Amino acid sequence: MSEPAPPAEESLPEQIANRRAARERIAALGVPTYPNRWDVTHLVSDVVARFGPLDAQAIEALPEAERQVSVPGRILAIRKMGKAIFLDLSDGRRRVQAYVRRDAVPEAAWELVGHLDLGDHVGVRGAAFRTRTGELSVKAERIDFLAKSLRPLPDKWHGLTDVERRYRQRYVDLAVAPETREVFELRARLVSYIRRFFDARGFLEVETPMMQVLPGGAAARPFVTHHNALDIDLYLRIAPELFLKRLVVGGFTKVYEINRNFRNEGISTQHNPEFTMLEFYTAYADARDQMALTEELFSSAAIELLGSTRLPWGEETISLEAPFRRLSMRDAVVEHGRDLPGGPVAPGDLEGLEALKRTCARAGVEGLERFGDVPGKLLAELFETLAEPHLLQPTFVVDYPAEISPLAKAKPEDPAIADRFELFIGRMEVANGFCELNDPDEQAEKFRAQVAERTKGDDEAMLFDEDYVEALSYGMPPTAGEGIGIDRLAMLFSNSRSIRDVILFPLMRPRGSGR
RNA sequence: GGGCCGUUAGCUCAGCGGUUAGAGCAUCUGCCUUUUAAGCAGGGGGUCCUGGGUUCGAGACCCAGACGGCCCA
Repeated sequence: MSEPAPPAEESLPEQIANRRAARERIAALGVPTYPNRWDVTHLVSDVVARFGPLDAQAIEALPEAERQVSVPGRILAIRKMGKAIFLDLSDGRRRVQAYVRRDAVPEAAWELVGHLDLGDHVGVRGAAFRTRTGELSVKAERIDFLAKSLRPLPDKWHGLTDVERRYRQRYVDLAVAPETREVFELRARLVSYIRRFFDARGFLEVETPMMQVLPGGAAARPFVTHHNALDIDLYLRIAPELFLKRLVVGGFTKVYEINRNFRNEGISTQHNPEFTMLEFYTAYADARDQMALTEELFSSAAIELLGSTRLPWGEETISLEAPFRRLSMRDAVVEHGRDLPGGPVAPGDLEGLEALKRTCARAGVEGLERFGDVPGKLLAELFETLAEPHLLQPTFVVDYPAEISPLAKAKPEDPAIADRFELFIGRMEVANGFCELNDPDEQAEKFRAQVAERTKGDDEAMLFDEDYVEALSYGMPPTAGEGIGIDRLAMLFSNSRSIRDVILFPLMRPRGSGR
């Protein structure tokens, strides 16, 4: 354990001491410094929405009662003009100005205003009007103190540019940066839309275990925890897949779950150890049906949330207009393997173990031994190296090797090819879906092959889940399933280049000592 | 795990081996009744990320470490 952090306030005694003293002076006025409640008629955004469209005369023409507002907010700017003070109030989205005249408020309120600091919460009661410069304002008749900020906020002009602090102290970021709030409001609307989309199509939202005795449903390392009463280790789930399919066995023919997955792996601009996954399962459907549903979901969500299927993505634009391109994994490698040393990749260069190894070497793939002479893994690696970095526009990559798809059913015409796809947008993997393997004997065989891979050193290979095979043995109808990474989808919709910009509190290494 | 970059006042940032480390905002004092990055005058505020080293002298150079960012694995 690290040493307990010293009181961080020692590092900024002057500003904190000033603010504590100001709080004492406010208390001396006889007003509560942390009142329990305050009667709100309008938030700042409401004031802006109500009066923003009106010019000065239009506002003044309103009956007095309609101009009256009781609006709370955090003070983000103070301009003292002698016997008048302007306060910028923020609700995190918008700002409105309060105009406090010495001769228009009670004596105690005027004294209070003199003791306010940037970051304090106050409530202002008064009439909306426009100043002679046209600024929408509230002419204070009363002003109530709601809470003190004992620490200074970031620079009022530059805001919080230190990305580390933005992630570690998201509340500070949110307090001063409306554009940060907008990202998370957009994310919330996206998730809400997804629920409406699936609910409207007869899907049932369910919740399956986050703590699992056997982590399954994906190729990833799990987090381990321990249940004391049962004295067993449990794993935070890496995917809900195997439980959702048990529900399909039970007769829920359309189910979905939106919840957290946990993978004990690296952190990057596209990876957070806990991330949010949508998984949905449709009985009687195959991969083609899921792809069509996905196109409909993405393009309708874009229209609903952004008003367009065209998404700005840095300097580029992504079109979510359906249909999305379909491209086989092999064709993707050929298409994007034209400039390899030794000439472009030919289809024959992807046939057979030795040819694949030679092609990998030409593509600069190192450490071939980690693929354990599995041709499908080599092909997938070539795809990731050569093709994935180019898949800006939505592309369903299809025809995955069956041997790297142990939970998927093969295509009827080719047992070596899984009826599976992954969707790439913005050079990121956004979705992974397939027709679910529902033959319990074949599933058992695939699990055995996975266990063999694991003993050969692949610690991401799956474990044998006997209970799941037993569930399948009761009979699962033909079913297609899919997982969609909500965080990455939120990145696309908000034009965010880092997953940490769409996760409120991304995982950070703990600070060694007090800041 | 590797490479590159960053860490200086509360915030945003300057700082070329050489006085007592600076600016803007914030803060404090004073003035100012429609201002708005308000303005004017004056003041205070520093573990230059940490620990070693080189040097007469280190915020700067060297080594190690911490934390973060980007890229790669």
